[in-house]
This record gives sequence, C-alpha cells and structure tokens, in this order.
Amino acid sequence: MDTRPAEDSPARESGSSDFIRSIIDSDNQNGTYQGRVHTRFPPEPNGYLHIGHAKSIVLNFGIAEEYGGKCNLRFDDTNPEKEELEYIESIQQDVRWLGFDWEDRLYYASDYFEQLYQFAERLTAKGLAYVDELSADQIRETRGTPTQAGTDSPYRERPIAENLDLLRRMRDGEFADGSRVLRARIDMAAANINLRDPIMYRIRRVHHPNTGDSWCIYPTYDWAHGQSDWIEGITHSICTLEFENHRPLYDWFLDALEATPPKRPRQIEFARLNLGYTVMSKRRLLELVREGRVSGWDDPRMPTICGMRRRGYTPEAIRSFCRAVGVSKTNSQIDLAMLEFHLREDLNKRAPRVMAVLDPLKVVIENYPEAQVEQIEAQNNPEDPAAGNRTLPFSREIYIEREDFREDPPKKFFRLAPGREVRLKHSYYITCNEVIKDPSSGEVIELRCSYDPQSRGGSTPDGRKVKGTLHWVSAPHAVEAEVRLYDRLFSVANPSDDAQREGVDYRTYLNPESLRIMQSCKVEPSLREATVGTTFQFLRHGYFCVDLQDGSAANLVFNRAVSLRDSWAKIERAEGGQR
RNA sequence: UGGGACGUCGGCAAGCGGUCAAGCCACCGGGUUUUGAUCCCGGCAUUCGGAGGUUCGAAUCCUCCCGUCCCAGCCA
Repeated sequence: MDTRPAEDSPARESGSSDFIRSIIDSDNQNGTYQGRVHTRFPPEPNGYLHIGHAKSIVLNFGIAEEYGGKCNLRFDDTNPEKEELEYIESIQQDVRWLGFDWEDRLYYASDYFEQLYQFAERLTAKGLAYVDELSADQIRETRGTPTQAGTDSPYRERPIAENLDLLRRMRDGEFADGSRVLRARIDMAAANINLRDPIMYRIRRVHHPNTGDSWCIYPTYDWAHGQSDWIEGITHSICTLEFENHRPLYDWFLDALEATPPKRPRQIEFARLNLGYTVMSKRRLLELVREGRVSGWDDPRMPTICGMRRRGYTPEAIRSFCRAVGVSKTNSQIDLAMLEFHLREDLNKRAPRVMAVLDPLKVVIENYPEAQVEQIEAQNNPEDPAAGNRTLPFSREIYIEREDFREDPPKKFFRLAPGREVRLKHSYYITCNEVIKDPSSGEVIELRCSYDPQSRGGSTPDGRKVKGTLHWVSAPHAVEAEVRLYDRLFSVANPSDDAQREGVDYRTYLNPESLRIMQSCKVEPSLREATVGTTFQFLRHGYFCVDLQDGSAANLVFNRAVSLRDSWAKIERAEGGQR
C-alpha cells in the first residue's frame, strides 16, 4: 500500500489541493479503499453540457488522473421522459473535446435496471420498502412540511409477501401509470424530508432511449445513483451542493444493502460553478434554443461547451479556467474576466497574428507608385518564432481602421490625424496630408497620405520615433469577410435572480447588443485559406475563430472569441470624463 | 419559525492555535515593445460576518447573534 505522506501525493505535486483532495488523501492514508480512487462524471442526457459541467468533468477526470485512478462516464438515464439520443451523443463529443478519455468505461444507469430491481426486492423482503397506492397528490399532502412531520401511508404496514407480489406485478405491467410506487420505509417524521419514505420506483410507460420498452417502472435518482456508484466500484462520488440533503438517503440505501468499504462509495458535495451575465439552468438554455432567442445550443453566446467551442474557446483554456477557479463549498459567482483571461493566455501563445480591418477607411498613398505591389515579410506570432513568417501585399491604396483616425485627436491619442505620422505594421511610415469628406454628409471617406520610402520594415535611418502603429490591409488584395462581435447574453449579472425579485421574466434581461454583425470587413489575403474552427489574433482587435457553421471559402465568417485588453479604451473613458 | 450547509481583499481562494493572513483574476502605478497586446517590476485585507469568551497567543477552539444558499418532484 502507498504509505507516502500526503505532501508527496500526486495532487500535492501538481500544486492543486482542495477539501476533496484532502479527503482522498486521508482515505488513502487510512487505506479505506485500499488506495483505490475511482470517480465518475454522471450527466443526465437531457441537454447539452455547459461550462458548469466542465468544472465537474475537470474535477472528476482530473482527480482520477492525479491519483492514478479511473473516471467513468455514466449517463444518469433514469427518466426517459426528458432524455434523448441527441444529448447522449453531444455529451460524449464534448467530454472528448475537452480532452478526457473514459476508455472502455461508458456506462448507463439503465445498464443496472435489472440489478437495481433485484436490490429493490431485497429491501422489500427486509421490510425496508413497500408498495404505496396513494396518488401523487396524496403523497405530497401526507409528506408534511419542513416544520411539521408527515403522516404514514395506510399502505405502509402491508405484509412483506404482499409488497413483493405487488412489486413484481408493477414490473410486469399490471398497473396503470402513476397508480403505484415503491417507497423506502424510513421515517415519515424525519427532519430531512428526503428521508420521509422516498420513492424508489414509479410506473411510466415511456420508451427509453437505451432499454426501449422493456421496462415500465423506472428508478428515481435517489434509488439509482448511489447503487450505480456501488456497482461500478466508485470510491468518491462527487456531486453539487444541492445533493447534500440527499446524502443521508444515499447512505441509508447503502446501509440497507450492507455495502461496506473498501467497496462503498462516499458522496462529497462541492459548489457548482456560477458565471455572471448568463443563465446556466438546462431548462432556461433549452428555452432560449427552442424560442430562437439564440441560433442553437452552439450559438457562440451560449455558455454551452459547443457554443464556446464555436466561439473560439479552446479545451486548454477551459481546463485551466476550471482549475484556477478552485473547489469549495462556498456558493460563488466567478467573474467573466477570469474566463476571458484564461482564453487570452492560451491563445496569445498559439494564435497566428493576422491583419483585419473591421470598419474600413480608405487611404491613398499619393507618392507611392501607381502600379507597384510589394511583398512584405511579416511574423506570424511574436510569441512563437516557430510559427514562421508570411508575406503581405502592400500597395498604393490600403484600408485602415476608421477609429484609428481622428480629425481632431483628443489628448493621448497617438494614432493618425491630419499632419501626423504613424507606422503601418510591418511596412512604412505614413503621414496624413488631406482628409476627404462626403460633401453632403460630412463623413470622412478617404485619407490622402504620403509615405517615407526609407521607413520600409518599420524604422528609419534617422531613428525618429512614431507613437502609433496601425494595422492595415492592401485594398486591391483585401478579402471580404463578415465578422460577428459578441457581448454578454444578458445585460445583468443575475438574470434569474433579478427577474424573480422584480416579478418579470428573465428574458427581459436578454442583451439586445449581444451580437453585432460587421459586414464587408477587409482581411488580409492569407485568410482566404483559413480553415473552419481555426482561431487567429486579429492584430489590435482580439481573437477570432472561423465559424464552424456559416464559414466557407466563398463566405468567410469570423466569430470574436474575446477581445484584446484595451488600455486605450480605458484612457479614453477616463479622459472623456474631463473633456 | 424544522433540517442541512456556507460566510477570509471588488471576484475566486489558501489557511486546520504560534514570526509578516498564500496565490489567481480585476484594479492602480512604472519599465520594455513595429499589436495602446504580450512580457517585466511594484502596489493592493493591522484584518478574517458581528459580539462575547477560552488561551501567553485565535481567521483557526467555545457561546450567542446576523446574513446567504439548499430541501415539501412519482426531476436530476
């Protein structure tokens, strides 16, 4: 057995530690599970995975990895009314994409229906379960309230033989849906409502994605979950805080079945991940999809794994975010800035740099030869010399970003303005000589500039400094693209809470500016070859991903995953207040 | 008002009776820079929900109080 002190355990070596890993360390020291660590990720296939699930996935698979254990993927498919094949498939795809491997351990709670049923007969035979004929309403009424005890069902004292007979007939389909249930016989006066004779089986003639029509009774979560953990040899059954109240029941079933260590799972609860300016409940996410408030589960504004993937998030960024967030029992809400930080951190070292002008303003370089085109060498990624170089065409007419020019520049603005000189990234210094406006609207439509032929490459022999460096795209070579700029889906941090407090619907807080589409953007020609799903850094803008759905060579579409940090925006905001 | 849990910096989160209360994000400086990006350097809780108490010594132990979350699905 491993007798190394906790400080040497894999968890400690990797620097991460939390109360769950502490429990595992102490179990390992005590030999509770003979050093075994076996976790599971148990999604219900009734929706798509979101960033909250990612936290659980990273936790469960991560712990297994660190301790040299295993982690199963198990679909908690006990309620066929809401579960679908589509979800079973998408969940596997997302877990895999996140970088985790359940190897040959893909399980379904429904794999255990027969065994669960045998267990149920066992409890019934021990007088620990009974068949109740009260209606759903009657059961609710007799359950009592948090402050007052429930009352026993008139069927509670039925003889064991009769219960067994009735249970078998329930399984055989002799009774109508909802007419009977199997209940654990615990204590109708328990302070913990979950212990007031909880339901183990209900009759539902519903087609199950996995077991088809072979069952008409289905186990409830409480009855199925712990026993499934036990069957799989799970050691640490990690779930979220709302199941804390269920732990006594989880343990009660295991006790009733006489499960003992080293094969007896232990439930541990942690706080689920909450993010601001979005919703995370499957019900609400489903609503947004069904009502067309978003384009689908993979809309880049959604907190779903597939949405984030389409937006340009990487598995690495999501994983490091989940690790950075930590694990505790404190209900908390993580700052979106934290998520964005981890994406930028990852993409900064990997995304090729490229020039894209989102809101083009034409610049004519008057002293540049009419028909000349130069091929300029440009580094693909200053953070990664191995990324190599590419060439960019430069010509007399180029586009620059409209916001990089100000006719009347504010303080601290060091981009282009009349009479000012700036550097064009990788190429020449240009000076603005003339501003051409639309005579009717007064809008600036073109800039006439001159360049310094000595400044090729971005510096001059006289060593003079220019304060601004702009990105640009050669006009005749530019490729047109559509760029989608995303903002938070909701305009308030806690849409659901606010809605409840204000007595309105959470959809009221949907952010009308969560998607801004920029048409006719001008991007450098190398992007013509961009493949779907690739993420680039648009210099001075942010990270953009070629859209999975709508992008094609003929119709380039980019999604903004996240912007670059923008200290000029901060300065401008601060200065603006004083002007 | 029953039961279960949680309250440490703007947001997370270490800390488990003993010099100074980790770290990350955010924020605020300053430096480098052909991205106002990146990178680097520095700042950022005399105080741990509050009040008492135990102790030579408490965020850590005890008592009371306050606040927040979860539970009355034949959902998970």
